Amino acid sequence: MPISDAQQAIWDIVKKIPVGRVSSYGRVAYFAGYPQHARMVGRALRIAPDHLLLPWHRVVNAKGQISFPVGSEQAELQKDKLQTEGVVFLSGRIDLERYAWLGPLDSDLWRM
DNA sequence: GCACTGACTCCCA
DNA sequence: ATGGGAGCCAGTG
Repeated sequence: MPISDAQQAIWDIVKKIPVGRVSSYGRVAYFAGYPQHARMVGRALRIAPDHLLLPWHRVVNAKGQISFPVGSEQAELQKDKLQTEGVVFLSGRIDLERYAWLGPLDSDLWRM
């Protein structure tokens, strides 16, 4: 399996994350068919061409935190985008119990 | 080819 | 809650 296929698979999964929901690098890797390859997701997103219009901001780490240095321009941008979609941050973290996307088969129902 | 670096995770002290 | 260390592997120099 060429690496380009893995990147494509990852991008496809990310595109499926619904507005207002989030997923983690590890979960995206898992759904894309590459379990144990969270770092690969980070790389794939970093090199993703802009024209794909990926909702990259909906991917956070397993702790529900943004993986950019706090205060960095990128971290602020991601946080803004998420808050605009209604995602709430509590002391720098997202409540994954409430906002985590459960995968391609998730019914997209809002849990509360 | 070797060493180092991450948009990571898990596990354990 | 928090920090350190190991496993991970494609890029980069």
